Amino acid sequence: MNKPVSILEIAQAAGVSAATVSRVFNQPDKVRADTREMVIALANQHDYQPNSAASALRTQRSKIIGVMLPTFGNPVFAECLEGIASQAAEQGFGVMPVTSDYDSERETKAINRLLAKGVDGMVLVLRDPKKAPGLSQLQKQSVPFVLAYNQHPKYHCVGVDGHSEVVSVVERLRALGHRKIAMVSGQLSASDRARQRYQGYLSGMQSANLKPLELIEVDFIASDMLALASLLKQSATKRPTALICSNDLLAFRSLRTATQCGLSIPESLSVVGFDGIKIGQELSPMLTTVIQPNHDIGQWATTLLIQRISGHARTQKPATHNLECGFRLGETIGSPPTNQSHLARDVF
Amino acid sequence: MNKPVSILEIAQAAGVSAATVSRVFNQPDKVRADTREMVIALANQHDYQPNSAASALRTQRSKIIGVMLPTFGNPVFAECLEGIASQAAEQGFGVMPVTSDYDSERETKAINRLLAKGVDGMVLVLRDPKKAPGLSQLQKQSVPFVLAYNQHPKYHCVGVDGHSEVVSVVERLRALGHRKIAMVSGQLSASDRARQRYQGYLSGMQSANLKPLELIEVDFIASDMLALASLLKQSATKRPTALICSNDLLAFRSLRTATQCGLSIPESLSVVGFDGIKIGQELSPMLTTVIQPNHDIGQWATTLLIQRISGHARTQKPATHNLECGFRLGETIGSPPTNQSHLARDVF
DNA sequence: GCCCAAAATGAAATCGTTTTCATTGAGACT
DNA sequence: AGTCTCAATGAAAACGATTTCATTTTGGGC
Repeated sequence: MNKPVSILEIAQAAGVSAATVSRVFNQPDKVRADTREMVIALANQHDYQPNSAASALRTQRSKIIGVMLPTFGNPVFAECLEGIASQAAEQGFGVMPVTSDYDSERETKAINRLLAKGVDGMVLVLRDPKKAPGLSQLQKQSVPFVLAYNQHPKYHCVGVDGHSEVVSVVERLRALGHRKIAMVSGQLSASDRARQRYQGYLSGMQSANLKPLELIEVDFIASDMLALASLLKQSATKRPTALICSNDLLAFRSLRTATQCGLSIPESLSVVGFDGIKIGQELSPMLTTVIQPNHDIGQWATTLLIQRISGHARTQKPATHNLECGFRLGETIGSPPTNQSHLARDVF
Repeated sequence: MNKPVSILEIAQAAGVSAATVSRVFNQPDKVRADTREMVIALANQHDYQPNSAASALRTQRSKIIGVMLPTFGNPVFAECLEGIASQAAEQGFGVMPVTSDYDSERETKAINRLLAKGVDGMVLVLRDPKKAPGLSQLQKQSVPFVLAYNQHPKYHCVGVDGHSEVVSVVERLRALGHRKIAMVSGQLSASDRARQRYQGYLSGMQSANLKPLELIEVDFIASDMLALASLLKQSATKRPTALICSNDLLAFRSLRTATQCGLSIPESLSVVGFDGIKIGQELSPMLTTVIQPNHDIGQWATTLLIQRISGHARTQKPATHNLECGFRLGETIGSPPTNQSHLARDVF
């Protein structure tokens, strides 16, 4: 109904040219103070909003950044998106998120959708940066991007050092007396993060002079925790006394599985997560976990990306920024059962 | 570096005019089959992507829909966003989400940000549609919008009938023998949904011939569950035997509070949530809750919105679409403690 | 009061599509 | 064969901002 007012009408109302009005908004110091104020007043009065499409067309900048995440359903990424969106808004950018559902093919499609929308750059959480066909497209079109949570020497990355975090989790558990520590993970092939954490488990166990147990790998989508259940149903002598879960969602499932197997937490089994999603601290028992700075990761990635978009750092070399993690000492870990601890020592 | 190819280059390569190339993509039946295929082949070969800004400028359609949610952190909205985004993508739209953090002022700002980006329409989750100053702006500019989760006779809404859902929760609890059923809610003033659910509680109690207990209203942001804690610490005779929580997050907190007060779930206290967020079924005890079709709400709202944007239903009268809820019979409800149930009956 | 550099402003081209309107061409009908 | 209609195409005008380049104004120094 109501047509939005254009820069021309403001210009006419103010008795200046469109160029001047444009400058008022884009290079305010290039216009005399009094005219500037007049124009601004008029613009407000008429609710003038520069037409974003026109501006994007002329400047070749949409002021939109694309975001690709595995899913919004995992609070880790939701928190990260929050960080991205707030930082972007801060700098006048909008955000356009898409999800890939941990699927390689959909990743490529999603990236192309973003490209088609003309985003100025992207923050990406990839399944695996080593085999992401979509990236070549980005490089060809020289669209800047920053990876979040992923690690790759050739790209700009923001994340955490999952390896060393898991190492210290192992240390903590060791200090409590645990020796039979197992790791529960989603499919290693599905994520470089999972692999990094698993590597951390392995080195951690080695440094602690403990024998790593076989990885308990569960299909992340289906909720078959059968492997874990059968393991936990073994005699107290044989089953692990602590589980390190590759992420918090998995930790919740593991807790439930353990409870269903009749184990009490943390008396019979200690469980540690990884991610630090907020809901974990609202539960009983409160989940013990490594806290990733999800919000900050998003924020940093965005800041970096916008720098690159703005050309401030066009020549900047790829670098990996690992942010500090926290640790939430919840209620899901404790000393291992004493009898078992004895036996375990003998066995080892 | 690499400049993207324009429609003109494709036109030249194909030996046709730009108009024809444009038609190939927008009105394919208006161009002869053989030329169409040639153009398509050439376009693919050159990775041609129509410039979205130019297209938006000319057509006055960005093919972007704005979304405003209270937060991404609550899985309810994350799931909803997933529904919105997938449906939008399906129809060639992108999605631009912003968060308001349950704050009225930020709602207005967020809406204006979306407006400035030139979205074609919006899906909004408002604090309270009755006092949302941002809406007038939308109407003035005749930007179509659809409300999700909110209820308002003058606008297009997609949500659930929270009132009747809570009524049936009360019925269920009553059937189990509960008589002292209390409701836990966030600030009523902060959301029309909370009010609707509370009204449902009141009517449900009335129909069940029970005396409603005083509402336990907790500040949603701060985690002070003190009021609830002191209530639950009362003698078994006085405290409620069941809690209906206005949302799942609150239910988790309530469960934790109850546990900390030494109550066992569900033997000493039954707890029901509202939302049906997925994580609730991964926990022990599994949360009993009303399942909202969050994904579908987003999807429907988007479908409706796009219809309106496309003008198919420009004249359509505002209508409220309430989708069906499910119910998850988890492990957090049971019969009330028998002694208490006796006493309660006497008291009443 | 005059000159000159610097600052402020304007005219017009441009970004890449879409769409209107005109034109061409091909087939149908008499 | 001569029209007439309709389908297919092209030329050119938008869409609304930004930006280059030219022009005018300003103000400072003498």
